[in-house]
Amino acid sequence: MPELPEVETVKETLKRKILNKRIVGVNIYHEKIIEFPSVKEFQKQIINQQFIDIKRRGKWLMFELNDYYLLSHLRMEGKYNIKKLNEQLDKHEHVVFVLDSNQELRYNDVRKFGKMHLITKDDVYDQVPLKTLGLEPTDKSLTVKYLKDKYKSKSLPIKTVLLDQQIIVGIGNIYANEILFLSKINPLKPSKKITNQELQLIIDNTNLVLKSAIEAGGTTIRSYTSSEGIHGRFQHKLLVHGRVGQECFDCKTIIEKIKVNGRGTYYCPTCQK
DNA sequence: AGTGCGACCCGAACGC
DNA sequence: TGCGTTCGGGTCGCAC
Repeated sequence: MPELPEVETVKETLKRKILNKRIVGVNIYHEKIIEFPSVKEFQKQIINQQFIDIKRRGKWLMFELNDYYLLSHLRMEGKYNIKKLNEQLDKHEHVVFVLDSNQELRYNDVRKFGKMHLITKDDVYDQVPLKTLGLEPTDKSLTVKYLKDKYKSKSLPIKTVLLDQQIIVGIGNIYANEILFLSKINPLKPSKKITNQELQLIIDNTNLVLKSAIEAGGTTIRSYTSSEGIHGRFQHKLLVHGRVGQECFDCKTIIEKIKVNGRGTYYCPTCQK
């Protein structure tokens, strides 16, 4: 389940494989993946574009082409594979970019939730979907003051607000649980009541968790297994997510699971009062 | 404006 | 064994 750390890994992996290659064709088998522009325009505009670089903003992959950015959001299960030209199409391959190297870059997504946008380079940051995004966790502007200002009017649970990509990008459900556990904050605590000290903990632990996940994440993107949808070695480092009924590593209290905004939320009732 | 929640999607896990 | 139901994940859009 790609969150920011896995998007980062995909970016680095693909860079080594597709830079400087040219798109000579594109086949779209599930049109809803293409959000902007129309499928027809998308196909027309992307032909003959080369991959110049790959960047990331939040959970969005940014394929830099000659004239456009191809933005790609993997949502829960999107993946990219490089295959030989005309190799048998997998059931879940929905968009295929034919390259000038007799290879194909294929977007595979079991849930069909992923989205792509093709935006001219000049205004990529001024258009949806990037224009509404909040700060990267590593941004120096991510301060207690910034968060205080964003949170002060919100009575929503802190867990819910941590997932709001307009404030901080890159935090998904799993990491929100981990960040709050490390910060010893109850997931249901209203955002406006989070103290300055707690805000600093959230900032520090967001960076800690995401950095650690990036370091652990890389290699096992493909070994998709558990029902929790967790891949990568980071799953073995989870302190609270998915541990309902097991002892808290800190105080031995049994970890509880509740729903917050409809999402599975794990916490230690003793450590996170 | 802030909030709540269904829709999107489908494979795995669960209940019977 | 088989069948139906529930769950999960990120984001959007609609209703209040």
